[in-house]
Amino acid sequence: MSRACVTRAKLTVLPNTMARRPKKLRLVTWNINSIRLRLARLADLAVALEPDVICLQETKVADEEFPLREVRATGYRHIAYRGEKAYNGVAILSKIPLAVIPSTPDWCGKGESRHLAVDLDIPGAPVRLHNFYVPAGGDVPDPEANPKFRHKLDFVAEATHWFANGAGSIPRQIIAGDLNIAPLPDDVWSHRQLLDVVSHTPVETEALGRWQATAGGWIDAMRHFVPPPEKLYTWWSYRNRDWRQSDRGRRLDHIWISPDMIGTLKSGEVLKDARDWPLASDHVPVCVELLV
DNA sequence: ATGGTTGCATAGCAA
Repeated sequence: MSRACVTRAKLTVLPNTMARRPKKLRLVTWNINSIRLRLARLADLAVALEPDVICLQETKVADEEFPLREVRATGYRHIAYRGEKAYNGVAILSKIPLAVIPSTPDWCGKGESRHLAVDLDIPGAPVRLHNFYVPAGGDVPDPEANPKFRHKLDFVAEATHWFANGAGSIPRQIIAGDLNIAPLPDDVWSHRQLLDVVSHTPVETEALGRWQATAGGWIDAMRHFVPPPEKLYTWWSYRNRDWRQSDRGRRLDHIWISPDMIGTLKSGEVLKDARDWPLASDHVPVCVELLV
């Protein structure tokens, strides 16, 4: 009887008074550019970085065709995906149990698969993870002449309003994905030459800055570890004979954490070597480790 | 200025 009482007392007191040992969360975002074509590269990524959670963009597969069995075989039991035939598509692969957030916006009313949000089941309190694939925006940086650029600006503006008006008030959140904007001068191989190139125009970088300023100011996790003026890229075009020699890269893929998580940042890495993998994606994985 | 490469609706798009 007395023993049971002691046990009960411990159980009620422990969570409130003693520090919980933080859980390691190694998170990767990667534009895989067709998950079915690159299933073997996904296995390479699992071995190279041993992520706990992987956010994928451009899976390019309808949900009925999603290679669930093959992805499970890479070691990820908890899988959420939202796709469409041939274009777009996002997925979250996790070793940590997750719950999909069912009611996310239909961005720009287009019914596209560009956002997936989940709550990761972390002891203490959940971590809400958003996986985004922002529209690339086409070639002409003029919203009047190019509807794809208009769509990109509208998408970023909608996301800004969503996080500014409620969604940003939730604690312990992460935004990861291919945001298709290189915000800083040192996020591109030539700031001057890319000022009128879609992905680095002032209208885009300023819009991204307004998004990043929501929720009290999202922290750019990779730039926490690799601050400017060091160059940092996550994408190199296929249209170069030798991507490493020309090195005309851009940092399009990002991991942001809500400001309450600043103390969780442990390390960050861009897996540049993945650009040399056989049948490589034009994007490489970005990895951040947090202690949550 | 143009073209360069890749993936999928395998034919033009989108990136």
